Amino acid sequence: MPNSQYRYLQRHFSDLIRDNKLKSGTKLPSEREIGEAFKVTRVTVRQALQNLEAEGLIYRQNRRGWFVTPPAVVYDPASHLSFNRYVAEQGSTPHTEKLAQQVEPANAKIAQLMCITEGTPVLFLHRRRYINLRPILIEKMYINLDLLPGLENEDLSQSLSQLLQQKYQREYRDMDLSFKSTALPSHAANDLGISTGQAGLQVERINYTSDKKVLEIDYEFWRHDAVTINIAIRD
Amino acid sequence: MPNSQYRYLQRHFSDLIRDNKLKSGTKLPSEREIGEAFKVTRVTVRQALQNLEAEGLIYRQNRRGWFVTPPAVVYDPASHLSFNRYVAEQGSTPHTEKLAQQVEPANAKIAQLMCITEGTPVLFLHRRRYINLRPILIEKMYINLDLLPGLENEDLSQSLSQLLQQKYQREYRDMDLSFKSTALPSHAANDLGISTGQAGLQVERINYTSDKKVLEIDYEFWRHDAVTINIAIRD
DNA sequence: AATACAATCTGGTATATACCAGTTGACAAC
DNA sequence: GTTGTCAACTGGTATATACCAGATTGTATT
Repeated sequence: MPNSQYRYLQRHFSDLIRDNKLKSGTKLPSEREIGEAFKVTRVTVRQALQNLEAEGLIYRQNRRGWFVTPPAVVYDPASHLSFNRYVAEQGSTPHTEKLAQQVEPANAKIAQLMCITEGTPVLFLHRRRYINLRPILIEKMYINLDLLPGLENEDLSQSLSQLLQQKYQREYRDMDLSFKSTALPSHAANDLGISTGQAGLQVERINYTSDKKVLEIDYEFWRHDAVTINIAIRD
Repeated sequence: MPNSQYRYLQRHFSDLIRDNKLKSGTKLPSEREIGEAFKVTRVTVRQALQNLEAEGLIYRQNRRGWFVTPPAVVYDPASHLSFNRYVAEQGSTPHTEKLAQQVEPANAKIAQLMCITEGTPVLFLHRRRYINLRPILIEKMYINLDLLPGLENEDLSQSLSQLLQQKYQREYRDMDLSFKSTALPSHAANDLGISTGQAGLQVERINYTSDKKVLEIDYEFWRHDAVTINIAIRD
């Protein structure tokens, strides 16, 4: 039933990519060139490309072009491995960039979740994480300084889990996770260099210590095409 | 920085919906009417509507119009509650429709996962699930008949978990979960009555019995705007 | 060799228009 | 009343065109 020119184009590139004739990271021809080659207008080309983007096969860089998406990383929040570790184990190169850091009074929501009084200083940390130089994840974290005094003076572009283990003898254990597949909010889209309205995966995570205190609250914004989440539930 | 007519439109409807001036389920004016009212072309209107769709605020029904999205259901795969139970507990009405059912020989992949020999009969079950009469989830399940003999003769549009418990004294316990945020494959999009290329959430689930045998393998395809997933990880 | 700048290439946004294909509702025929 | 038909309306697909703004590149200048 669904026969149209943009679907033909979509199928064409989809096949090329799946057969590995267009390799990971390759730049596609420009929208105008594709249109000329297939004798369709740019509007039609863009519809095909946007669908391929939704499928996660290609992605765009603003006014630079369209590129073939590299394989997604598999992320197991329960594995207690750091981002750096699991990315490296899958044969890619992780990189973390600190965008902002600030000790600030806890707002009502954070205070309630952390069971502390509103206004208590917490550490806000804003980071961008890369795989093979491609930005794929924005983190905004609120960290309980009562449990981790002096953390604000450490190098916070390093692995946090490693830092917690070595300096504080703390580790991530229990956590509450929430996932939502939706367009990224504009602040996250901007930080990732993608246009507002693009699909993404939002994760909220509350990390607990072994004695059930809230260590940290994370808001994560992932490119939808960059991650698959695996979790084992064991009673 | 991002100032354009379609963003203005997007913001306009986004505000109306968030302020509850356009209520859940309401039909928007037609694309042509919106275009006339705001003095923009239909192409621009559609760009705004498509972004609102990506944000999960509105959804479309083919050639019927655009509607305001109802609230998402919260799904906790580890809660051991059935779909019917958790939907009902959140004040909505669940409904299940069996689309297909068939005893078939296990293919290589299913056989390997179930630790059975290829060709052993398994029960394939294909269902569509609704919330308040809106189709939001397609399930394709492969069920281990060695562990559940005769299941194919039961009414399979009912709650499976209830059936397993009552007739077989079995229940869902351990499971492996995999989530991926991506455009739904065309078969799932068709079953949900949405156009190919729309965003969705794909879930793969392997259910184990208490003695570590594979009871069932599920492939779930959710509307992205219909669900939020919550999981508690406890060591 | 390093720098500055302009031409060119890219995707981003927008107009105007046309025809197609399901859905709906009104009305006529039974 | 029920059924059938048809016109009007909806979103779906597509053409042709235009201009904007950021990114890239080649060239002239220093």
